[in-house]
Amino acid sequence: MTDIKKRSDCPISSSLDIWGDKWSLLIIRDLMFKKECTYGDFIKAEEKIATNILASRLQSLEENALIEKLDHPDSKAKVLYRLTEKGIDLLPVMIEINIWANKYFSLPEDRKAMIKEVKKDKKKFIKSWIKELKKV
Amino acid sequence: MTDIKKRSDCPISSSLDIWGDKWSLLIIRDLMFKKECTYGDFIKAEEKIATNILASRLQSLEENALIEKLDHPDSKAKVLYRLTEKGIDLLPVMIEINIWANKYFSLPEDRKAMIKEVKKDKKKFIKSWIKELKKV
DNA sequence: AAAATAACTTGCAATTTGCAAGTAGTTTAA
DNA sequence: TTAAACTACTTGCAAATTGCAAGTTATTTT
Repeated sequence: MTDIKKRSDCPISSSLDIWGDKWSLLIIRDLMFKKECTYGDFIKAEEKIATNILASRLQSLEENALIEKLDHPDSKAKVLYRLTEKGIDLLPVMIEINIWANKYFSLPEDRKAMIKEVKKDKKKFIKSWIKELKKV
Repeated sequence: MTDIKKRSDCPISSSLDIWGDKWSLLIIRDLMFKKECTYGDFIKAEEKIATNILASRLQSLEENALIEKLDHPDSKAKVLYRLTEKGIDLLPVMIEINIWANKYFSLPEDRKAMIKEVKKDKKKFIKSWIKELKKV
């Protein structure tokens, strides 16, 4: 199902082999911003991922230990997805992409505001966000 | 030829729409490390990109102004590719990916050494590297 | 107990990737 | 000075991936 073909030992290449497809980083983004998502939450996202692609990406991200499944406290029919530490550690990457995009695209206001915050004290921002994501 | 379909206004999504495929970031990596590359240099890279894919990615990266073509000083048969400022600005993203990968993969020694350097003073490292890349 | 939700699966078409074999202009070696 | 080699591509086709629409199964709600 999922391919663990490493193209080389280069860290960029190895990383892309895991989350360098068209959708994985958007799934991770959702989890960074919302902390926990159900399958339906991902489906609702603006980019309109197809259900089969979502299922396959969730599986591969789980296999690669970037995300984990949790029982939903309210319902057996629902599943909660969450970032693992390995996934949370992608926050600095995510932030740098935001900063880059902020320079070359026009962003939604809430993101602009976030980047402004980041720029005040990047380390502090990351630290407190990670803390938030790790809260049970 | 190249698709400029923006899936949404999200900065992560917009960024991925430009360089979020399997190969673009590896091309950018080569240019970050070697400053200038010919078509043949890219072909020589460890990951073995197919010639047609390389041509199409180079074209789309150029269309999106991340890279530019230059005449080769020694030969009319050769072409030099180089990062634009927009491309160079991806250095922080590249570095954070390296740092992430350093935690979760085993890297080649030269990259490990680089990351060690980065960690001493990230801002300084980035600044001096950018300066190097911008040198004519 | 029937209808609606939630999380997927399945089948197939469209797009993208990958391979192998060109091609056209340029440079090198005999 | 000309043929072989090099450089940067292009082309054609097969294989893999993505995307769409329509299921399916297990809850949960009405």
